[in-house]
Amino acid sequence: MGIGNVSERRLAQPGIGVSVVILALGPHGDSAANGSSRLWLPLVRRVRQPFMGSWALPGGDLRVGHSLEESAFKALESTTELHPKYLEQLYTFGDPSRSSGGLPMVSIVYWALVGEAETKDFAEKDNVKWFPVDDLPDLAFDHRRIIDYALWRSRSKLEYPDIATKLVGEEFTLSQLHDVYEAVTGQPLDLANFRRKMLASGHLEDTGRKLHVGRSRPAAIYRYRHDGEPRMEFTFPTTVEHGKPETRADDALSALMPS
Amino acid sequence: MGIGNVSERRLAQPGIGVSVVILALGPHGDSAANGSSRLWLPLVRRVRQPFMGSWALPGGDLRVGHSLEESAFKALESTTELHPKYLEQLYTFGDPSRSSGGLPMVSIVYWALVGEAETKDFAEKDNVKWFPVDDLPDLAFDHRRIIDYALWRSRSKLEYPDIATKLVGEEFTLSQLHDVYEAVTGQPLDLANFRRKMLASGHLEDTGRKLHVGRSRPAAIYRYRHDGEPRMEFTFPTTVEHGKPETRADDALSALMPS
DNA sequence: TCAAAAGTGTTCCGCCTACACCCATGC
DNA sequence: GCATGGGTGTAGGCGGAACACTTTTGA
Repeated sequence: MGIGNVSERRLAQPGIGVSVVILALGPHGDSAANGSSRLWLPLVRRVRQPFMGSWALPGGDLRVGHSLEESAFKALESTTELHPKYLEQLYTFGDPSRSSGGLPMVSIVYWALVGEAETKDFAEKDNVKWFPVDDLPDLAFDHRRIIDYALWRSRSKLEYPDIATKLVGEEFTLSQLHDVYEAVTGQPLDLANFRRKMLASGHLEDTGRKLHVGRSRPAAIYRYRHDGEPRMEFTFPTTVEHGKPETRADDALSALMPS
Repeated sequence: MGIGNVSERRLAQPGIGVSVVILALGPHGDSAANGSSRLWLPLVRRVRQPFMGSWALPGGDLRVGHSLEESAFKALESTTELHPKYLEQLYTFGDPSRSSGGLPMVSIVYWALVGEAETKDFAEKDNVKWFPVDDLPDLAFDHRRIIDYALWRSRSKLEYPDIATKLVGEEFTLSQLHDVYEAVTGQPLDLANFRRKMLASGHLEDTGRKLHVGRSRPAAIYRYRHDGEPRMEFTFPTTVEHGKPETRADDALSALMPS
């Protein structure tokens, strides 16, 4: 009662790990068939069975004494050397069929965003390689399905403009921000209306500086306003401070809790 | 590489369990201060340390060879004898501070809905008791926070009308459905506009029968249309068939995947 | 015939969409 | 000047919010 029927219980302690789907805007010049930018993500090559040699999501073990989020952050760091600007829990997978005959495995999956600055080169390096999301290789385990889910989730999250700024960088023109939206949704988006909507949100701040590109009119450079109340969203996201992965999930939680 | 730095890794295998926040419409006659219906949820009294004697969410261990969802379903069944009509993963909690000095614990939390038929009596029975969500007792661990998150999530999920029908039953009048919406959101909602919106959605089907209550005009009885494509939502929900908890999470997944 | 709840009509307003149109700049 | 992207104006439409109104029933 209250603890369950003892005779039915078994000591079921499958392995637990964290994995991360991490997204970035593609390199300069990259574009999808329709001309808009694309999202890319890094994968790591497996060096042991099962699926040795296949590409897989970066991941690792839980760290003792650390939050799940910290474990995800460190797993990402140790496999890809990336430091995400945004990190949020996605879903926990634990279906017995997913390990394809191996040991039962529970994976707590996070999704993350990095800015362009982190993606110095998209070339293969050791066992890490970036791929455009619409042209992925065969993946180990059920990682393809996990990525599809993460992409869907990122589209529905994009309505919060600060998420988009995580991909584009601290300062940006409205055209650049517009590119991010098109890259994530895959849909063309009227630039004129996009401008108005963004400016009307009150979250953008004009830096006063201009970006000159080619022979056309220079564009105003904006910055995301981080002032005001924290996002009252109940989704446990965290903006990870570069070099400060000590951010406790607990802190993120309490800052986001209502009342 | 790809697996992490071996010297940094430790065998970190904290306990894993599932917990369930399960919601139902309050008993007849129950209403909040503003007169609309309220949501209630069942809690179980802990019979061991820590927090012995405190109220806590129903939960249990993972079952070997079963999906996470099945484990949640069975944990709920064995502790409360309830069979939810809707079950969806909520969040995974694993912060080291949450066990208050006990062993590290990862909890995969589900949220669920039951219809009124299951809530035969809201009275205390053994170590299970129902509480209105706006008047909860002190809870064990971080369960209060988990419940707050589940309530927030249920509000944002309510826009899918089939979720609401899980609370009200197979057949219902528009007034009853309206009550559910008010109970979940806690906000008054214009009944006239609500009617139109629901009917315009095309998801409701008139059974042709009427419900006579008191001396007023009888109300048309509707049913939710389950025909057409499955919800193309990427949220891994499952409608659990009563007596058929064998529904594989995998099935739910593939049915909901696009393309 | 009256109270109570079901159900309908109508107006107003804000937001989104589409698309036409000016503006600033480098070549 | 003129091509190129930056930036603004504006008309139409859809949908939600508010609320007055009619209908059907039992007492």
